[in-house]
Amino acid sequence: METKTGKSETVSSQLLDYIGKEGMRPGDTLPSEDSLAKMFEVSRVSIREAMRGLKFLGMLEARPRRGTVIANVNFEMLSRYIGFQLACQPMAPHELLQARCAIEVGCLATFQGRIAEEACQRLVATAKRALCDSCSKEASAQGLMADLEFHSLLLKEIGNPALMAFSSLLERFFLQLKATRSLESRKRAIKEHCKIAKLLRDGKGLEASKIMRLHLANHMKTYSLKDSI
Amino acid sequence: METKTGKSETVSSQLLDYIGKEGMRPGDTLPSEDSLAKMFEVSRVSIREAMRGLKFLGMLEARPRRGTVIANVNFEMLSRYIGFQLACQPMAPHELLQARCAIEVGCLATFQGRIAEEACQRLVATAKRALCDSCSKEASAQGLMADLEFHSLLLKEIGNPALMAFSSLLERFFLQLKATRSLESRKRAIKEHCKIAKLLRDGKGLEASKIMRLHLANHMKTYSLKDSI
DNA sequence: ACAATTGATTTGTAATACAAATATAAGGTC
DNA sequence: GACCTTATATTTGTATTACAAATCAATTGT
Repeated sequence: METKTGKSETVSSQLLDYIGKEGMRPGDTLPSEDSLAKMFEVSRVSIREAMRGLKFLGMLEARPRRGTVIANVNFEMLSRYIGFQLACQPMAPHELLQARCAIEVGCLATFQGRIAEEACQRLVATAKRALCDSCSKEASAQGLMADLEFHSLLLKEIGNPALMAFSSLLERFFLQLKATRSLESRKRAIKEHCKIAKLLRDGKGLEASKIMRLHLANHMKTYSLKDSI
Repeated sequence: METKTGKSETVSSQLLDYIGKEGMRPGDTLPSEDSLAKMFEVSRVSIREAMRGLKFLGMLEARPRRGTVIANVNFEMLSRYIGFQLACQPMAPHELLQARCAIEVGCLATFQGRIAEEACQRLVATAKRALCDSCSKEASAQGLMADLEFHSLLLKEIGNPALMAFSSLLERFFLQLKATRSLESRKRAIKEHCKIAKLLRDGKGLEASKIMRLHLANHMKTYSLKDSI
């Protein structure tokens, strides 16, 4: 059972066991690679291979002479690679949209508090910038970027790190969709964005979620049209 | 800019670029490590170090003589390690709950279709099994498992892979919270679960989302109580 | 007393060798 | 001739060694 998993896996587990047993926490530094190699009775290469995976997730951070310290999982890093992999797998655009829609609608619907006046103004400014951009040359590309930025900022203001991570992961895909929308549709979207921002400022998350739901449902039609053709 | 990131990072990126440029998809096999080493003009060790991170995420799967093939991200593996890290540094439970709540409420609210009668029955059965289990000895543990299973199954029936992935990732975290709930609270939860299943069968996703929102809001109170003490 | 330099320690990269696994091909047996 | 066994070659896995790069610590010179 333990030989089948491969040595790197085994060593990784040993490493995690060691960390757990010693009660090490983020910020603490591990013993040197040589020490660990002796301790586990494997070569330094194996230790490094085992560590590399954890470093990749951001769990470990190594710097010469300073040793290897325990850190936090880097969601940014993580989503970058997961995002890439998902990008390889052709995922249906409407599934992505539904996922994004679900996250944002749910986020608004369950948001109990209210955002600050400044936050609201930032959101409105971003929304309107989308309009401004959309009048310029590279209309669709710029407009899409600003649109994404609004949604990203929205989650940021509401402030749930996990949801933000998921959302930023989804964004990767939308950048590949490059849908084109009519100017009219875009204007309406901006108006809705502003409305959502103001509702959040007034602590009316539930109402905001309704608008968002319709807003994204419209959006969804656009994609599904383009997609089904 | 590129030298600062370290060679493994650079090579990882090169590798992903290569995969993307060649249009490789899951199931395809990469060139041998030696070939890649020559191609990128680095040693095989560096190639391996770069690959190890991706293997760790499950993106790559290597077997002697068969080469290294592109696979799908293994969320199980992933969440195992993320879960471990969480054990070191507990994330705020209410943030996790809000994330989960948002995903599920949003998912229900934006779900246009309806689930099959069988699916509904499966959900109800799972929900009721939670009650059955909760009467046994290891009440809270088993009950929690069944509860999670219901939510997991729910997303599966609605059938958005992205949301399922997120949810399964979040589940890992919940398994570590081990909250205890009163029998009464649990009974009510089960009733609500059944109701949600039936509403989905009848194509009333929006109403289901309302119940889910209240359902999880209750849940949230339990946690925040335990947490703030 | 302070600054620069040197030295030592630790991670990062490379080169090499061999072990383990397995697909392909060759050969032998029925 | 068909099928099974064996040999071989290729590819990943692990170990050893060596050196480079970075940086902390102490030593030394001014």
